[in-house]
Amino acid sequence: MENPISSEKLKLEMANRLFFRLYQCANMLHKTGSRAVEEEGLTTQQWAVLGALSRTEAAGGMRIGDLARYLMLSRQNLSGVIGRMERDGHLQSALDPQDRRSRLVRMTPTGETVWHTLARPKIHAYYGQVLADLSINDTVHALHYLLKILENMKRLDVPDPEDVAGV
Amino acid sequence: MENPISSEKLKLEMANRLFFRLYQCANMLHKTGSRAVEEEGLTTQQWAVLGALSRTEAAGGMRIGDLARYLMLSRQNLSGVIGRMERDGHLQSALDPQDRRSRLVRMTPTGETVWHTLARPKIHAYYGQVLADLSINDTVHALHYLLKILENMKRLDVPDPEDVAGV
DNA sequence: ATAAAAATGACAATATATTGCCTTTACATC
DNA sequence: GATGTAAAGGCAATATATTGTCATTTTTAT
Repeated sequence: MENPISSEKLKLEMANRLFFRLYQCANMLHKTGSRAVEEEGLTTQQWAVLGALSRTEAAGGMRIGDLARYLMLSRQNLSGVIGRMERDGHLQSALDPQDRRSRLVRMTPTGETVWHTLARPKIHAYYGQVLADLSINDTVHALHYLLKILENMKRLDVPDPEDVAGV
Repeated sequence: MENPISSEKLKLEMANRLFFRLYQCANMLHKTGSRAVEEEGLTTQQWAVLGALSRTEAAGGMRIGDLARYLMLSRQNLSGVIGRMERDGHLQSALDPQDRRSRLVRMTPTGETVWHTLARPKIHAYYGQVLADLSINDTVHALHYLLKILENMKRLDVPDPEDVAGV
């Protein structure tokens, strides 16, 4: 009874809508997220950096390359963001004694205060507003789909995993 | 039996994860999406513009402001993107005879060819790869959650809807 | 030991994104 | 018809983002 052709067309149509909404979501996340923490002089990206550095795993500081991999950004991009955050006094970096190529980036005491005291409460309020009509169950399901999409995109992103294998 | 405090903490933790993944998805969408159409000299943003202009509703061309609202971007940003696409011969714009403030943007014949013949097939292949392990049902559900999040963000974005009402 | 390879981050060029400010045009009201 | 408000879009400043290229340092292979 099923028509495989129209089923393919339906799948394409749904994919189109999904990516369009994901694209809009990306734009709105940056816009409204930055607005939520603009009084602290932060942006959505800087909030992501502070969130990463405030984890216990990052207690000793993080290298730019590791931070870039964690946030799924290029080193070059992150380098600029971190430079601005050092300029603003939120971050500091020191040479890694183990590896003189690397710089270990961490929050300054000022950065810690701004993050924990000022930014975090506003971010939690922002979460509440954006996820207002989503139950915990909804959130978990949405998270699940984003993770799947992310994994597939990450697979696409790999430049040449085992290219040398045959040579 | 339920502990409302830990339930709140759980909700916060899930919100944190969801927004982190959404942030990563935004980065990866721009990176892998642009890579999917780089041979055509396009980017994820330009693909979104061509997608919008190829709709039957946009047959007569679109104004920059309307296109910006549709894509949820600022006019100023879109103005730059459109300028580059005009430079590359994909778009052309003409003055709106009805309103001399406006410019009506539309695809050139070259742009139509690039879009329909070259870019679209690659985009469909990209959809297939990113949504490989998602059923149509999964896609519809994911779309549903993105729409809810998007609506709430849009509500936050409104600058001053009816501010003058009381004055 | 030494030479090739890989990792780390800097610099430059380009494409998105934002806000703020400005000119031109349209409309609404008196 | 004059005038004030609002809408359309350009220009500038700044913050993200990418790739490409480079020097330095580490690691790996010989």
